[in-house]
Order: sequence, then structure tokens, then C-alpha cells
Amino acid sequence: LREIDHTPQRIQIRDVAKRAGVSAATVSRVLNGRAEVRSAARERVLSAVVDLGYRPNRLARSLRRKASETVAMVVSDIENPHFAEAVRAAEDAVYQRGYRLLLCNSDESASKQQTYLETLAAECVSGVIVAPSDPADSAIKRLLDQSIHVVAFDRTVADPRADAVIGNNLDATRVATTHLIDGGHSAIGLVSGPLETTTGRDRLAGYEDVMRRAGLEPRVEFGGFRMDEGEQAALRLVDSSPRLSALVVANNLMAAGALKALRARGLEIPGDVALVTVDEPFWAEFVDPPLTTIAQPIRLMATSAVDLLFERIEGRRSESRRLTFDFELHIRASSQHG
Amino acid sequence: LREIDHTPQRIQIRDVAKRAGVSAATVSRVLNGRAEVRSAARERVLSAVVDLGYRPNRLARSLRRKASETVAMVVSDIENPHFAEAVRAAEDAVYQRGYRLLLCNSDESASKQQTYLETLAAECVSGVIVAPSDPADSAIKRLLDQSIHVVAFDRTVADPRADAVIGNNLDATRVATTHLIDGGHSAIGLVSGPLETTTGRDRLAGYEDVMRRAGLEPRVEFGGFRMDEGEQAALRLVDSSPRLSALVVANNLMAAGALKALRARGLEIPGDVALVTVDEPFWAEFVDPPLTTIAQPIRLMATSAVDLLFERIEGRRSESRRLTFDFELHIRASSQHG
DNA sequence: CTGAAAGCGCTTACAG
DNA sequence: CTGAAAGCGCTTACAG
Repeated sequence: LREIDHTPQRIQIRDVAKRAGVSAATVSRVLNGRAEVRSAARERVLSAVVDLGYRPNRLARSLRRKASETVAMVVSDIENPHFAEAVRAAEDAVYQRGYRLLLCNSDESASKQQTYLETLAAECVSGVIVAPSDPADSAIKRLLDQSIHVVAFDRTVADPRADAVIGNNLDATRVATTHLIDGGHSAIGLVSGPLETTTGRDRLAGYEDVMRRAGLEPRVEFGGFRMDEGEQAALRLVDSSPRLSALVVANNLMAAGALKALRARGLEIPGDVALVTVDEPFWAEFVDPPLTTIAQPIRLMATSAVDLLFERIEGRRSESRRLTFDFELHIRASSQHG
Repeated sequence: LREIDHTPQRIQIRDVAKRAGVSAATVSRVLNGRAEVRSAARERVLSAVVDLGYRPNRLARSLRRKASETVAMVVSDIENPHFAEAVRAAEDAVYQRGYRLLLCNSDESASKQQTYLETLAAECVSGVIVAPSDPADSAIKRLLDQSIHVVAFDRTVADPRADAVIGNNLDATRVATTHLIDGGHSAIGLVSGPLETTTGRDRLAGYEDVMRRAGLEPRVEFGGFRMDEGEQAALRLVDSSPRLSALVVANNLMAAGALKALRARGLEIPGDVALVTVDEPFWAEFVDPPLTTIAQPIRLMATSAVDLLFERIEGRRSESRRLTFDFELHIRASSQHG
């Protein structure tokens, strides 16, 4: 009776219970893999589930359990291939554990980040991986107060209870700058990221460190890790320093912008201005000329973040951890003479 | 008393009610903007909310209301810049309406898509925008049965109740192929997308249509819209047809793969093989040589999908609609002689 | 091994 | 204008 359900009414646990001739409690036990259910009852429940096409309402389950089998990742710019790659790798790792990954794009905006983090807290996700636009966000504290695990990714956060997976950003621009100095350059500019982020600050510090030690004068312009901002910063740099012979760029999107800027000014790469960028987007080897990059093991970093998160979710660790990964220099035509 | 809360206990509506000296019902009314609450009571509720830092539990609210102020977008590959751009634009539009966008990556996998869609149905999202890996997915029917609105994006779905926003894919490869024929080419191959998707099928059909009308023989190899698959398909094409003088590629990632393949074989672009690709990734103008593309207005398409979704959510429309957008040919060096 | 009952934290007729 | 009560659809001690 009422086998074929044309109403928008969803099948509920009590419908399954009725059909299987058991109570809702028993259906719940079977579905949650609790041990002690007689196998005859178990069979009947399982086939009733299939017959009716029952899917538990996750809202109700999560509300009752105060936890959901969902983790979230909040990135500052999903259009940045660097984060897109991280998201892909994280999603795979999360999915393999039977969890779902929800993704939020904070758009380099502190208020958007806060809104999303509070929404996630209010939805009782089991954990969140966040590449923070605002490292001191009060919503991060709120998550941790609520025992929702937090892993800072790519950039650290202020709260020491959070785990972190980051690259060795200081070293990244040290290597880049040293590579250019070794190539004979001395008038080297930096297209820097924003000082609000640890990646921005550390990459600036690494560059300044090497420049100072070499007795060279730093020349820095800032952008917000976006393409057009990188273009503007590069234009300011070449326009104000006609002798500039090399550029370090703090991330891949701003490198694309710098490429645009140099072309607009008719400057040859690497003849007039050599270029090294942090990040290793897949198009680095296809552009003209192929770009020298400072690559980080982004997929490994993403799966490591997921590992850290699940160590916490599964209660295998309680003290916080920080993992740091080294960058690797990939030399291509954009930084080589001739 | 107990002003400073160090327990992981979340503030609840009854805490706010107590502090404001009203019932939970009144707090709820204030927070949901219901009209009839005396302004004195309203004030007290609002300041209690601020004092306690109260945030409603969205699970409970959504369970009760059987709807959440969340919409989801399911894409087949978040690493594809085409989708990343769409996601960004959709997220902005959704956020502006006071909703949240949840993003899921189905990884071109029918089973992953189904899992995510069922999770979303079980979480009572208000609507979903899906770029389907599997257009006939039973989970799509389930969503619609449950009165959750569905907009097919980029690719159509089987269920006629869903809205759709798609590009004129037939025309895309017609234009691309015609452009190459006009340039004097006759041995033109296609790196096609998979036949499981409407974008794959339509782009193949557009190419074949023009080739046949011109009395030319189609040469097609298939890939799954991924970079390495595009590389393999392009290799098969050039290796089996030594006279091939031009290539149409069905999407941007496979174009990157084709670029790799042609370099591996030492073939000059456009001298030995000319190249035109569907999609307009931001790196198209930076690669060597800059790529001739068939661009679609992806951001406009994404915001249109959001518009369609909210027309449904807000009950302003009940019959399904399909929007089709035209592509535009951007001629660059990869398809030009000399 | 299993069921009846309470409860997760909200919202919304209902009654006043 | 406002409160008491029921209920959203699950899960989980508790008792048997």
C-alpha cells in the first residue's frame, strides 16, 4: 500500500521500522552498525531500507549527535590554482574516510571568512581546514571552544590550539632571491603579498633578509595575491626603478599579472627583466617564457592537513602540531640569461 | 552569573530568553524578523544576543523548517579553471542574497556525484546547481521529488523539471572548425570530450557537422576533459595522421595537454599544427603561442544560474527554463599562419 | 537483543 | 503582542 510514493514526503525511519516490523530504535542501530541486533531483524531492516529507498535525514542525526560526518575547507580564493589543487587533494582524502568535504570561498575577505566559519560552527561540522584571510578571526576561537578541530593551511592562525600545515615561506623567497643574485642580478624587486597574511609577511622577510645580507636595497610593492594587483604592483616597480633587472613575485596569480605588466612596457623576459615566482601552477611551463618557480608539495600538504584533522577527530592526539614543508626551486627560462 | 563561559557549552535560545526576560518563542520571532514583537522586548532580546554572543544552531532551525539558507554547487572538477571561475561568480551572487554556497567536487565520477547529491538532499539545502558527471543520476530525481530546486550548469540533465544554463556547444565547435577551414586547413582533428556529457557530445557533433558539409573526413580521439587525457588523445591523433595540420580541442585542460603533446613531438604551433580550443582560461594569452579560443561568458552564466535558482526558491516561477549562451571566437597566434 | 521514552535546539500554529 | 506546547527526524541511555 502506497508503494509508489509520488508525494514530496520523504521516507522516514518510522516507515522503515513499520515495514520491517521493528522499532525505530532497532532500525537506527542497524544503520549505525551497532553490534547487538539479531540477524533476522537486521536482514528485514536492510531490505526495507532498500525497498523504500530510505536515506536518514542528516540534519536530525547531526542535531542529535552534535556532530556530522562532514569537514569543511575554507580557502581565500578558489580561482587560485594553488588552492584549487589543495582542495582537490583534500577532497579525495576526506572522501576516502567516508566523510564529505564542504568548500567555502572567503574571497580574501575577513567578514566573509567569519560568516562562513560561524555557519560551519552552527552546523556542527567535525573539523575545518582554513587558509585564513584573517588569522585572528574570533570565529576560529569559537570553533575551538566548541571542540571543532581546526587546521590552519598555507597560512597560520593566531589561536595556538589549532594545528597548522605551512610551507617554509621565509626560505622560499630566500632561495628565489639568492638564485637571482647568483645569476648576477642586483636590482631585484619584490611583488609582495599582503602583510595581513603570514605568507605575505614571511615571503617579504625572506627576500629582505637576503637582499640586506648582500648589501642590496630592497624594492617592494604590494598586492593582494590577485592577478590585477600583481600587474599594478609590477608596473609601479618597473616604472619607478628603470634599472630593475629582476623580479621576485610572491604567488602565481600575481606572476601572471607581472607577465602582463612587463609585456605592456615592452620589456623582454629574461633579457630586460628576469622573473621568479612562488607557486608552481600547471601553466608555468607553457607560458612564454617558461617560468622559474619555487614549488611547494601542495597535494602532500593538503593530505597532511586532512591527516592531522582526523587524528584529532578520532581522538588520537590532543596537543597541537605544526607541519612545515620545504619549497623546491624549478629553474626555467624566465630567470636565465641568453 | 556564569558570564564568562569557559565550557564548550554553546549558548542556546533559552539562555537568551532568560537573560532578556522573555520566552524562547519571542527570541525566535525577533531573530527571524517577524513583525509583532513589542519594541521594548525586541531591544532586550537583541542586546542579550550580543552580550552572550548567541548564534542559532542551524541544524535545529533547518530541521524544524525543513529548509536551510544554503545552496550547493556540484562541479565535476574544481581544478578546471572554467569551473573555478563559475564557482567564484556563483558564490558572490549567492552570498549577496544572504545565503551560503556549499561546494562539492564530484571528480567526474558518477558515484561521487550521487553521494554528494544525496548528502545535500539529506541536509535540506534550498537548491543545487550541478555540472553533472552523470546527467541521469537518480539522485537528481530524488532532489526534485523532495522539492529541492535543481539547475543544470554547463551540461544538461535528463530530468525535465530542472532548469538549465548551458553554452551553445554545437555552435562552439562549428565556429572553431570553420575558422580553421577558412584558414586553409583540411586535415583537422578533434580532441573530443567524453560522450557521457552533453558538452562532449555537442562539441563533437558541431565539429563533425562542419567537416561533413565541407566534404572533409573527421578524425577524432577522446579524452575525459583532463590534461593528461588531452595529451594522450593528441598524441594518438598526430601519430596516426601525419598530415594533420590543425587541432580543435574540446576544453582548456585538454588544450594544455595537447600543447604538451605537440612539444613532445617537436611540432611547431601554428606552423606544423594550428590549435583552437574551447574555453578561455586566463593563461590562454600567456602561453607560447597565445591560444585561439572559443570563449563563453562563464561568469554571466554562473550568475544566471543563481538567478534561475532563486526565482524558484522564492516561488516566482514554476515552469522550468533553459538558458543558452553563445560562444565567442578569440583569434590569437595559435591558429594563424606566419 | 529490543522497545518506549526522552531529548538534540530550534520554530510555529494555537490560545489568550 | 506573547507564552506553553507540540513537533522536526533522528539517537541513545534505560529498562527489560
